Amino acid sequence: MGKQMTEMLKGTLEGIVLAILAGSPAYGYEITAWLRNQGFSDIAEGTVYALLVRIEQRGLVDVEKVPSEKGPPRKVYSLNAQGRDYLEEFWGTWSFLTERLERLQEGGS
Amino acid sequence: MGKQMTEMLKGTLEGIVLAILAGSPAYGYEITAWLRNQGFSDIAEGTVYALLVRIEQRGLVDVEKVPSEKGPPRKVYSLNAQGRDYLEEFWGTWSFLTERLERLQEGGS
DNA sequence: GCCTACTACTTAGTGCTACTTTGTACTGGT
DNA sequence: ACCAGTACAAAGTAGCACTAAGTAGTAGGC
Repeated sequence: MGKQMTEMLKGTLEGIVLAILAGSPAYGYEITAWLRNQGFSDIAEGTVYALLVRIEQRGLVDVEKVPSEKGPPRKVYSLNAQGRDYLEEFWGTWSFLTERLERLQEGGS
Repeated sequence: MGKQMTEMLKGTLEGIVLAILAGSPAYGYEITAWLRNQGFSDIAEGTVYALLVRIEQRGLVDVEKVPSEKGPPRKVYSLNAQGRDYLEEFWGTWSFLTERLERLQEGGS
């Protein structure tokens, strides 16, 4: 992964994962696979798991342990009310940033 | 400034500053004022100066000392060829991110 | 029975970046 | 003399993605 992408993901990866969970509950391995499938080619597994621990500790998600047919039990995360609020705030911050950057990209003054 | 914004600026602020310099040369104090004017309300002065030092050391900008009528001499930064290449790469990375996030925002699975 | 591969999660340590705080220095107004 | 505004610098902090290594469980090949 490029260094630019690594730095740009700081702050946004969290929003991306929350947005995924807003769609439907998911577990770490699944999220990692989804991200890689979407072109975040070399996203580190450890990164996703650490992020999930963080948002759990902040109370943005609910967790449920579900046995798996293959391998250890899965930790399935789902967005709760607080998480949805936080996600909305994220979209607000993101919109703010994209607006400024779009202006700059159009050879803005 | 919100914590979300702080984290999101990591990686993007550099691109923002380079984009500003692509428009026309500028010095630190000027850039800080411009950013605050654009709504990046509480951006720390130290942050901008540190960033400028970084991109100078990476050879993305040329520097010229220009005397000021008020206060110490200004360090005027201008984007050089390498900086322009780097900025283009930044826009590529940025586009990639915005595409994925737009899809996620439209409740996409 | 052993080895590999895949699934699934955990953890210790590193590097980079924005922020905080403090300091330096020059000019102009009162 | 003092203060506000201009302009830059530097040391220390916090947070996040990455690296690397490890732990566990299941299934298939030999």
